[in-house]
Amino acid sequence: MARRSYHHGNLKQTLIEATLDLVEERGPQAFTLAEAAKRAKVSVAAPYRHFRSKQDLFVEIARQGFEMFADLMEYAFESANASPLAAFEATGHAYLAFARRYPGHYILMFESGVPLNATPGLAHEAQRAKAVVQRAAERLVVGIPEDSRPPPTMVSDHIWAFSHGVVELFARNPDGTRTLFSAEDLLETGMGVYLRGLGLLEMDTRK
Amino acid sequence: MARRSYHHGNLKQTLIEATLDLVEERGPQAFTLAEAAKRAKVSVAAPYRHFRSKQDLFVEIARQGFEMFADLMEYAFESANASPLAAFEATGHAYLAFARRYPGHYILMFESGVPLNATPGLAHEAQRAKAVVQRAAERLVVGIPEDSRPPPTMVSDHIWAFSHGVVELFARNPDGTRTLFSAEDLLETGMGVYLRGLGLLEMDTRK
DNA sequence: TGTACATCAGTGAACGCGCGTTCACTGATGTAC
DNA sequence: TGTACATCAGTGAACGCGCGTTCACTGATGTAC
Repeated sequence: MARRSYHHGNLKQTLIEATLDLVEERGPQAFTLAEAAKRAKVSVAAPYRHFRSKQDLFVEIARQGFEMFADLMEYAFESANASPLAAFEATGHAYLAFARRYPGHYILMFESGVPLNATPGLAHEAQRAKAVVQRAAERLVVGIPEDSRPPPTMVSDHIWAFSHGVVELFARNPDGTRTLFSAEDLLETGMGVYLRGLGLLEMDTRK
Repeated sequence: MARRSYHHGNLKQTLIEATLDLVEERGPQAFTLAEAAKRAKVSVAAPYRHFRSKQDLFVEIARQGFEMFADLMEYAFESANASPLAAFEATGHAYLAFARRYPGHYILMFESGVPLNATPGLAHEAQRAKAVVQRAAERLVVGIPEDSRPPPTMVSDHIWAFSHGVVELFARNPDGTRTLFSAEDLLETGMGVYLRGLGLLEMDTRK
C-alpha cells in the first residue's frame, strides 16, 4: 500500500479501476484519460505505457467484462444444471446480476459505442457469453412437443433482448422516474409469463 | 428551393434535419454543431439564433420525437381498439415501427444521454408515450381471471422492456452480427409467447 | 557480493486541433406613417 | 406608394479550453558477469 517509489507497480489495474469508477459516475462520454491518470496519481502520459489509446483502454475493459460475464453465465448455467428450466432462468438472472455488480463494465460493453467486434479477443468473449444463453435455450426447448417447438436461437434472442431491456430501462434510475417494480421483479415475472407461454410452467402456479 | 437570400427562411427545421442525418450516420457522440451548420450551408454561429446550445437542440429533437412517438402509439392503440388484445399488440409493433422510421429521433431519445426530464415539455411527452402502453395493458388484463391477474403496469413494463431490448440489440446491425431473425419476427414471436403465458392466446394456435 | 548496463515505467512540457460559444457587425424584412 | 426605422436572422472572426497524444528525458529495476 505504502508505495512511494517512482514506479507505480500495478498502474494498469489501477487505471482500469479508475476508469470504471469514472464511467459509472459520469458516463463513458464524459470520461477523460487525463482524469483517470489524475486519480491514479500519475502524469497524463503514463497511461500510454499500458494502453495504445483511450479506445484501446475501453476495448480492453469491455473484453475483460465479457470474459467475466461469460464466466458468470456459465457458472449459473452449470450450477442449475439438474433442470433445464432452472438453468435457463439462471442465465437470465445472471445477466441482471452482472449488470448490477459490474455497472462500469456493463456500460463499457453495451453503452459506450465500442463495437463488439473491435478486436478478435473482444468478439470471442462476447460470442462466448451469447453461446451460453443459446445452449440453455437448446436444452430448454427439448421439453416442448416437437410440432410446436420454437427454434432455440429465437428463444435465446427473446431472453437476451428482454434482459437487456430490463437493465437499460429499470436497473438504473437515471431520471426521477420511480418505478413500482424492481428490475429483479420485472425480470422474474416476465420470464415466468414467457415460460408459461412456452408451456413449460403450469398456468395455475402463478406466484 | 432556389433560396439565395441572406435569410435562410426555415433554418430551424433544416438544422434539425441535418442533425438527424448526422446522428444516424455517426452517432450522437460524434455529432458536432459545426458540421450541422455546414450541411445547412450557414455559418457556425447561425444555429444560436434558434437554439441556445447544442444540448438545447438535442432536447428539442428528443421532445419532438416523443411527441411523434406518443401520437403513433395512440393512433395504433385507437385503430385496433375493437380488441384489447389487438390494441396491445399494436403498441408493441408501433414501438419498433417508430424506431425503424425515425432512427435519428430514437437515438436522441434513448441513446444520446439526454435525460428524459431535461425539460418539462420533454418529460410530458415521454410520459404520454408511456401512458399509452399502460392504458393498453389495463384493458388487456381485464380479460384475465381476477385471482391470477397481474398488475397492468407490470405488464406494460414487460412489453416496454422487451420492445426496447429488441430494438437495441436487433433492429440495427452495428457489428457484423448477422442474426437469423429480424427484429420484427422476434418482437412478434416474443409477444406471442408472452400473451400465451398470460392465458390470452390459445396454447395450440402457435404460428 | 558488487558493478555495468539494458530495459522498463515513469515525468513534464508541449502540440495541435476541434469544438462550443460569443461578439460586433450587416444585410434583409416588415411595418408605421 | 415611398421612406424611415426597428427588428430579425444571418456573417466572419476569434476565444478559450479541454483533451488525446507525443517526445525527449530520467529514475528505478533486474540481470550478466
